[in-house]
Amino acid sequence: MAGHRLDPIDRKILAELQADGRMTNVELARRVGISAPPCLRRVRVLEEQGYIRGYHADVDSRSLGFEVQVFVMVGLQSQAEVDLSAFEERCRAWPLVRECHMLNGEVDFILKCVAPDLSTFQSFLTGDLLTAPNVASVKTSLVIRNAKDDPGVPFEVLEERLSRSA
Amino acid sequence: MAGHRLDPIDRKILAELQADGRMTNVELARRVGISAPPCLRRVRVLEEQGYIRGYHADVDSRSLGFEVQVFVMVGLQSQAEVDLSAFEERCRAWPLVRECHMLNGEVDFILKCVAPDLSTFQSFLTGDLLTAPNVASVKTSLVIRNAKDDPGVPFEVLEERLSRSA
DNA sequence: CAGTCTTGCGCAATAATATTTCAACAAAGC
DNA sequence: GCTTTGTTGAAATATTATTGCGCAAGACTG
Repeated sequence: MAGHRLDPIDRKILAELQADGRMTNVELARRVGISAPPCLRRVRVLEEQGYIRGYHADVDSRSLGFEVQVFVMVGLQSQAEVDLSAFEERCRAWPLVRECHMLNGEVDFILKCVAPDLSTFQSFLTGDLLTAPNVASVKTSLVIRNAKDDPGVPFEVLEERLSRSA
Repeated sequence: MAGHRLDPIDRKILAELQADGRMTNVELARRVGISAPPCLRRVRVLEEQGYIRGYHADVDSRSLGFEVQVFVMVGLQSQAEVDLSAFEERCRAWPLVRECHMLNGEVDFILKCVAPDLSTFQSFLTGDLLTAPNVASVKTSLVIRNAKDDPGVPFEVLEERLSRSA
């Protein structure tokens, strides 16, 4: 596996699949300028080496009845690694919590949550999150609207950066 | 178009494609228990009606050299709609900003940003964000690690809720 | 500098999948 | 009871995915 440095074709493949993950391999090959078989081989390698973690349909949460989206800032009492991990494990088990990121600074974690309505979120908040062990402070912010929600990384920035260092 | 209420098969399709957006239609049909043609038709309808916004490869940002992930809390001086929109438009133009959500409470916006390294982010912060018009306060939080990063919505919650209301 | 060795390409062939067509069927309304 | 409406699945066809293989370009060796 020579796959430790991506060439421009690999990066183009990643950019295209990030933009449209269901593109056929034939179309992808056409766009990146090689024939289908080597294109598919490259995709497989990118998947195996972890550049591509998976593929997901981007479902519209509001259409599905998830009207509420909330960011939650959580502070813990103990920041010992065991306690941090315990809290993370708890977050993984809560389906309403979609993302959980550990932060620097005064707040220990930020969670992105979804819920069908406010009362569902409230009962999660008071029944699960606030009563979880080691939770010291919780501050919630309702999302009013989403101005931007782009997936992944900006390949434009990557290309620009590479062309400067070349 | 009867497509204003999803039946259990539609929901299963959405759940499966959220989990694996590149699944073949044959496999998808097998999993949801119908044959391929009606399955494909349902997927097309779900796409046209906006239940499925698109498909994206989940690329590993760290492998691609984006080492830094930051949440940024932004407060504006004026919350007039024109000024809110102007700020949102600015965010859409910044490639390092991947998400921009308007919040209730004291903070007006939360941004999720990525960057190749800290200095790139710093120069975006001081050169673009802090100097943008109408920006009153900015607070940044570096992401130490990601404990959970699930896409979309928890279909388990949806199904549970529907079975209760049935 | 030949001679390999490696790496990756693309053509061609085959397997699998997507997509269209169409006839049959079930539920809702008159 | 009989259209109407909507959806299904089998069959046929068009596309696509995948494999196998020969070939060419650059890199390492003797």
